[in-house]
Parts: sequence; C-alpha cells; structure tokens
Amino acid sequence: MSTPRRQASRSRSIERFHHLAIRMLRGLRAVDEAAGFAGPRASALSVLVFRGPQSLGELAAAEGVKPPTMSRLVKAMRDEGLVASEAFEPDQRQVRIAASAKGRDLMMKGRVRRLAALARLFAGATPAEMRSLAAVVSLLERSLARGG
Amino acid sequence: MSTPRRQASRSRSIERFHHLAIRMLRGLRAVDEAAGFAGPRASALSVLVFRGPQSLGELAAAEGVKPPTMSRLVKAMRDEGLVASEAFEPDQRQVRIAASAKGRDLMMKGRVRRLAALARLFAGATPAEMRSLAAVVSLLERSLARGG
DNA sequence: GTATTTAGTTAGCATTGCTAACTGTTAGCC
DNA sequence: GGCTAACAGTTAGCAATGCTAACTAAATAC
Repeated sequence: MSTPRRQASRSRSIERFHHLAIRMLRGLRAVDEAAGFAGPRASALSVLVFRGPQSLGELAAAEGVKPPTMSRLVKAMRDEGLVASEAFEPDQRQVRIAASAKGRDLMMKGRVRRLAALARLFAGATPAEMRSLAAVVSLLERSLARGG
Repeated sequence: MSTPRRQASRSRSIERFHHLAIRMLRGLRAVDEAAGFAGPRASALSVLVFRGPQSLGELAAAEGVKPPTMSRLVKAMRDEGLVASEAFEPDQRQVRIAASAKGRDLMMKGRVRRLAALARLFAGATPAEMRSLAAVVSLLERSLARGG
C-alpha cells in the first residue's frame, strides 16, 4: 500500500511545498514592508480587529510573545494612535486593548494589499488547480487543528 | 466562464491557504527554536550548504539583507565555528564564506527535524490529497517563478 | 486581615535590521 | 605609471523586537 517510491514522492512534494510556502510569505512580507506596515504591529492589530478587544495577556498569547514584549508593542501602537487601552472594570489589574478606527483602517488596507498580491499570484490557476488548492486547504486545516 | 460565485470561492480558498501557510511555518519555526537553531543563522547556513561557498555580498543578496547585516551575522557564525571565511584570491576585496563541518552538521540536523515535523503534519493525507498537493506545488512553482 | 497569586510594567540585555561613514582593492583613463 | 572612480566589506550608531528578572498593584485564599 505504501511503497518506497510513493514515500519518496510524498517527501519531495512536501519539501517542495515547504520551500514554496516560505517564498510566498517572504514575497508578501515584502509587499507589507513596501507599504510601511509589517511585522508584529500588523500581526497584533489584525488579532485585535478580528478577535475584538483583548487583555494584554491574551494578546501576548495569541501572538506567541511574552507579556513584556506585548506591553512595549502596545505602548508603541498607542503612541501611533493605532490602539486604545483602558483598565478593565471587573478586574483592575487587566488592561483592555482595542484597535482604533485608524488602526482598523490601516489593517484593512494592508489586508487588501496582501490579498491583491495573493490574487495576482494565483491568477493563472486553472479550475482544476483551484480544486486542488481547496483540497490542500482542507488537508492543512485538519492537520493543523490536530497538531497545533 | 468566470462567475461571481467562482471568484468568491477562489478568494476564500486563497485566503484560507494564506492563513494556513502562516500557521504551518510558525509551527516549524517553533520546532527550530526549541532546538536552539532558528532564524537568520539557520537560513544563511542553509544557503551556504546548498549553494556552496559565497561572497559576503552574494550571501547578503540571497538572504535579502544589506551587507553590514550579513557582515555581522557571518562574524557571529565564525565565532561559533559554523562558517569559515577567507580572502578571495582573484579579488582581494571579496571574502569567501563557506560552511564548516560543524555548520553543515547543525544545518542538516535542523533540516531533518523540520522535515520530520512536516512529515507528521502530512501523515494523514490520502493519496488523492497528495496528488492535490503536487498540483498546488507545480502551480506555485509556476507562479512564483513568474512574479518573484 | 495578612499572605499568595495574578496582570502588567520597567529595566536591562541580545539579536537583527538599517544608514552613514570609513578602509582597502580593483578598474578606468589619460 | 599614476590619478580617479567604482566596488566590497567593515565599523559605528540607531531602531525594533525578543527575552528574563525584578517590581507594583490588584484580586483571591485562608
């Protein structure tokens, strides 16, 4: 059922896919950087817009950084008017962080830019290739949900 | 030929794919970091191993950083015994940088770890899904070759 | 009502990116 | 040959982002 030849073919595809995913995301980061809105700021802001207001700890966990790192990042974003933060009433220790209108706007524009770049990338895909893409998406969704 | 419904479906798949690619690579980076070998060092070393010895400028260009950044990175890697560098005979201005045995070894081990993590991720893929993956790989290869 | 735990901040360090300014080498041009 | 321009790297200094350790203030436990 699972011949050596088939295994080797799997490895090649996976390895190639790995490499291409890196290149694709690198290209997208370049798009972000050209527009001057990349990195941790863009990422944190998109969490705030899509998941709604969060405590600092939640935001840090969502972004995979430690609280001090997020604390400084939030301070910088507040100074730039991208987010607002206020004490959380029920628990005065917590800080509630929310994207501002300016932050939301910036984030949405960045998102549009990124998606446009992606659409250009996939512009030449045939219908069959799009079906393959959908199959890979559901495979990855299943796998990543399992493993993290 | 290209109905609004089909367009919307394309966008959804692409967007979902984008998100999943980010998550996949984030997970892989976590694997690297757990092993204490991640980031620019790992990346530069893999260029040196796979493309062979390079000048500092070539390496900087391959990694998409400016020469001063690569200069410092090479110095750090040399201090750790991961690379060796020597003047390039035909042009004394250039520095020839090569991975050391230790560097190659470290890189190969990291690569094995990453590929093992990827193999686990794709372990549950059906043969049909693997065919879809291969189709997506060739699509991406075509697209990225075109656009960068 | 004190002690512990929890949430966030501050301080200080390492890494990685940059630009500007410098050194040394090669190439171009009379 | 010798001056000049271009090129390859390095050094210095700044900004952003990651960390740990140590602190403050609030909530909870007992």
